[in-house]
Amino acid sequence: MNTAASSKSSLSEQAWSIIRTAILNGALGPGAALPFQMLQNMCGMSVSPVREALTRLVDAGLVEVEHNRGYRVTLLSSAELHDITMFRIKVEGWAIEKSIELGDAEWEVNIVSTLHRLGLTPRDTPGGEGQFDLWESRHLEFHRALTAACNSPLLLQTCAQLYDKTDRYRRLSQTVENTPRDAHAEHKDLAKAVLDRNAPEAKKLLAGHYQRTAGLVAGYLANDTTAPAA
Amino acid sequence: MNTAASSKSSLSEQAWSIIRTAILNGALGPGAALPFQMLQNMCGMSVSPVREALTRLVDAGLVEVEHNRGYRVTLLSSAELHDITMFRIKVEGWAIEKSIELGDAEWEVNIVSTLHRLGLTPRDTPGGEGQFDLWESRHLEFHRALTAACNSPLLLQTCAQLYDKTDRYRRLSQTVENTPRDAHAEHKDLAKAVLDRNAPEAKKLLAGHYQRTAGLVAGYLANDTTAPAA
DNA sequence: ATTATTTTTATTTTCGAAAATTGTCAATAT
DNA sequence: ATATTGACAATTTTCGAAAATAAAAATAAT
Repeated sequence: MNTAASSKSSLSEQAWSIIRTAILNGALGPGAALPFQMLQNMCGMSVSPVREALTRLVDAGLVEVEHNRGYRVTLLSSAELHDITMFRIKVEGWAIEKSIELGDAEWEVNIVSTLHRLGLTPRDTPGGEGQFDLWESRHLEFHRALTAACNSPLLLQTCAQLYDKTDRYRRLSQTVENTPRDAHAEHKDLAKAVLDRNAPEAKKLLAGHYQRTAGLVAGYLANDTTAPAA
Repeated sequence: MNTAASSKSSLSEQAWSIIRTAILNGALGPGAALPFQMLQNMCGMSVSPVREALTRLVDAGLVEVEHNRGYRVTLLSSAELHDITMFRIKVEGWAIEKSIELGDAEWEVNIVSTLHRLGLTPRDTPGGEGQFDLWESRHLEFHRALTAACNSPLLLQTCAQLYDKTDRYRRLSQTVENTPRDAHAEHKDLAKAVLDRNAPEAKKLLAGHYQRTAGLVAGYLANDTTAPAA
């Protein structure tokens, strides 16, 4: 028998989740070194599953490795943010376009309901810690709903990866945002354009939505890279 | 990338290269089981580096894993081929468009030279074994040259991944092709459109180029999945 | 004879330690 | 004082075996 709590996933899966979460919520900041001893303590397991988790995080772009010289959390840069944003506008735009073309009634319903649920979830203020995580997951659900009908595993997978890659930047934007723009209004407009099956308008709104966020954060990111932490 | 095992790389890098090559050239066919004992013999090393290599191949989509039930080579399907082709036309088309916008003289020179070198390399007939690998690497160089000036690491990385994912289908097309179309003429036309800075024409030719190949191979792939081999 | 249950075998996953590599720091030489 | 060398320490990478899990075979039961 196993120690309860965990479902039935492998240790490397757990390690992946633990380390990834720590990177995304900033406990392991950009540039932070990731020595094995520390990660093994953190995950409560041996070196093998930790290594496997790191390998996957490298593929996802959250971690970098230099052979025989260890792993470290990937830096953030305004250059990368711009690159990702540009690509994301295109890819997610394609996915939404195809979804508009192929989506059925159930797809529409799911957009409406995920949007509504997102609207009920404040992005910050109360609860402190886990609040943003909750908003994040509902935000993700909404964006997934928009593209869900595109009928392309590859497009969906790429969107998911890009969403992951922008997570840390999105959290920065929350911290930074001095001009409290009405993000939910943007989401509502976007959903409306999609439900109206107006692809060009939807793509335009999506682009604006992302570029606005990117612009805000880019200013905070100074030139190219953030300073290491921890 | 590296076909042969290079001098000072890690064992897991070698394992990755060995297994990946075996999958691409068909020694490990679609659906083939990948037990560790076999892979360890094949690579001449212990379990750890093999595991790491497999993890990376799973991320690349060449291998699939079922927890506690082993790894196997991903199947080919006409559905996946169509999905990849659609996405590739969009992504690579966009990369070419941006390259046309930003490319300088050196970029042009590189297109001309890689095209010429590709033209000198027969795709099959002589030499047998390694011949197609040589053509493959030059073909890759040519396509890389077209998109090289797009100034987006993410786009280039995605193009590279998609090229990798289509490798096995491309080899099938070589085997299958009963109508010996003039592939090199298509490459020349594409290069001309790019050098003329005619983005719409280039994208049109690219789309036709890929769709033709996909159509040919899709017919051979029957319905959805190929039978396992070896 | 067929289904269920236990035992055996084969494979994957994880561990803990050995081997290999890199980084540190003092001692010596220039 | 600066640079070079060599031992030592810290860390990564790899190994080989133990633990855990799934598949197969054999035995028992209906």
